[in-house]
Parts: sequence; C-alpha cells; structure tokens
Amino acid sequence: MGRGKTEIKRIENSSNRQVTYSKRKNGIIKKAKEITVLCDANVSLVIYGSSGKMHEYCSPKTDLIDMLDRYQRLSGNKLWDAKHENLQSEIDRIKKENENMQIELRHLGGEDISSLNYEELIAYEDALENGLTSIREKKASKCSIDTYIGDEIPKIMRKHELVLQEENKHLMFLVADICDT
Amino acid sequence: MGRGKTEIKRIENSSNRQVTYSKRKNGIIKKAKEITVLCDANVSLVIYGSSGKMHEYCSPKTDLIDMLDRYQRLSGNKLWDAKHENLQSEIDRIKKENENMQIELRHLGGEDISSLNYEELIAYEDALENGLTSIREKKASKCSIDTYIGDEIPKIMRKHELVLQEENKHLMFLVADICDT
DNA sequence: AACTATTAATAACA
DNA sequence: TTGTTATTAATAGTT
Repeated sequence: MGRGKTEIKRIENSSNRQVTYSKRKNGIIKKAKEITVLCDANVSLVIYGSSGKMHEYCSPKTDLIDMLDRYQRLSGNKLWDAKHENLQSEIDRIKKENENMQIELRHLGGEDISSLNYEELIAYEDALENGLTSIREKKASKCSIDTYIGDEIPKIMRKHELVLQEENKHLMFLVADICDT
Repeated sequence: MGRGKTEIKRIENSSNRQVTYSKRKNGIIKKAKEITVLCDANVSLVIYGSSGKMHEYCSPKTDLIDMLDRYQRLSGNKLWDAKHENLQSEIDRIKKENENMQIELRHLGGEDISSLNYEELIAYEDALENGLTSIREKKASKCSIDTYIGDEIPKIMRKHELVLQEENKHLMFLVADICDT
C-alpha cells in the first residue's frame, strides 16, 4: 500500500526505516486489537525496533503470563524450564571460568604449584617477571616529579583551596558578628 | 476493507467469526514478518481464538525467551518466579567476581595499571615477588635428582617394562613357531 | 504530523 | 475450506 509497490526487504535509509517502523507498529497493534474484539481472540504482541524502545499489546482478558502458560501447554515448549536450564548452564560455565582464574591466581601467588611441570613453572616465572617489570616501571614513573605535576599536585591544590574556602566562610561569619554587636 | 465498512465489534455468527479469525490471523502474522524485514524489528506474537488452537510468530533473530527477557528488563514486570531471580542474582554475583579476577590477572600481568596508586603498585610488586620466589624454589627442586627419584624415574621404568614385555611376547611366538616346524 | 495516490487486506460471496 | 472480487484500510512517498 502506498505510492508504488513496496518490496519486503530491509529499508536502508535509517530515518525512513524508523518512520515505517512507527507506522506499521501502530498498524499491527490496531489489527491485534481488532481481531481481539471481532473474533474473541487472545493476542500477545511484543515488538521492538532498533531504537530499543519496546511496545506490547495483550488482549484484555489475559495477561502475558497467562498467554505464556497457555503457550507452554499447547506448544509443548517449556519456556520456564528452558530458561531455567539456560541460566543453570550459564552459571556452570561462569563458575568453571571462575575456578580456572582462581587456580591461575593461586599459581601466580606461588601456591598449589606442586602439580605443575617444569614447562608450566617456566611459563609462570616468565609471566611474573614480565608483570614485575611493568609494575616497577609504573612505580618508578609514579615517583617522578612529572607525575606529580600531571596529576597529584592539582589534587593537593584543590584540597588546599577547599580548606581556605572553609576558613574564609568562618572569617566572614566572624566579621558579620562583630559588625552586629 | 471488504464489501462494506466493518464495525469493530464481536462477530456474532460463529462461522463468520471463525473465517474472519483465520484470515486476520494470517494477515497479522504477515504484517509481523514484514515489519521484521523492513525495519529490523523484533516481534513476538502469540495468538489464539475460541477454537483454542494457537499460533505464534517470532522474528528470526530472537526467540520467545529472548523477547521475554527483554520484556522483563524494559517493562519491569516479572515473569519468572523467585527461583529464576535467585539464579539470575547468582549469575550477577559470579560475573562480578569474575570481572574482579580478570582485572587482578591483568594487573599482575602488568596491564591496565595506569589507574593504580603507589600503594597498590607496591602491593602488586610484593605479590609478584613472593610468587616468583615460590615458583623459582619449586623450579629448582624439580631439577634435583630427588624429584626424579620421587616421580620421574618410576615412570621411565614402567615404560621400559612395557617395552620389554612386548619384546618377550614376540620372542615367545618365535619359539613356538620354531617348535612347530 | 498531515495529506493522498496507491497498494494491500479482507468481507461477502461462490 | 479455498478462491474471487468489490470495497475499505493501511501506508509510502511527499509536503
């Protein structure tokens, strides 16, 4: 519909796409409402575009949870269970990642290293040496006056300024008091 | 559309209602597909009529679970039960732990250390030095003959034993052959 | 956000 | 149900 036949393919112009999205979204929601009334149907519609903003429609009698319960019963797809499993497997995955990192951290700290073979020990030694070199370089640079000029001095000055401002305030109150009496 | 303007109110004639339901359902699903393609939108649509038969459409990129996750996040409505919330919070907790360890590992490797202050640098330096000391001790002990006696030698002996057993087997076959002839 | 020329959807009918 | 057609409804491009 509209001026000229429209092919159903991604609208490349972003602002046209946005406008069309908005118009058609309203169209679909309207249709959903209509079929609800005309045919006693139940509809759940969730829709979001690239903007990220989401719109939903759900027929009045039900709500999304009812719809989904029904969906599970009729389709056999188990949304809750599937979700549950997904979460559990994600937990397992992250926990394993976690464990590996903990082991590595312990190894780097020189703990639990009995099981390591010679090559692994050398690898850790190298890693630690590299880390140490970088840290020491950074430490040395922190000691230099440049760093203080670049970073620390302004902080200290700001602190002094605040102290002076406070002092000032007190003095002004004092002066005011003296003038009153 | 159609012959004569249609009021949006319940169609009383049951078979007309059924026909209209079927046609409009197809229409809505078509529209949902179209907006998906035209506008990069994501749509989840679940619809059922009085017959009880249910139809759904979900845009290809996502699935219903993704849509519902998003729905929950954006709408604030909670669709799952407390168990899921617990799992989710556990994931969040572990992820945070994970992130912290990643940061620490990077720091120990001498990466991303610009943000560290002097005290932190010293702490890392100490940690690295301790680790290095332990690793080097272990490495030294691996070189000693004691380690070979404790661990490596038996392995080598076992290997030799297997080789000898194989040789033995071959010899016995040979002897048996010679006796037969 | 309005306006239309057009296409698309569909109500009634077969 | 499926197909056809007269109409209305939706909407693409334009202002």
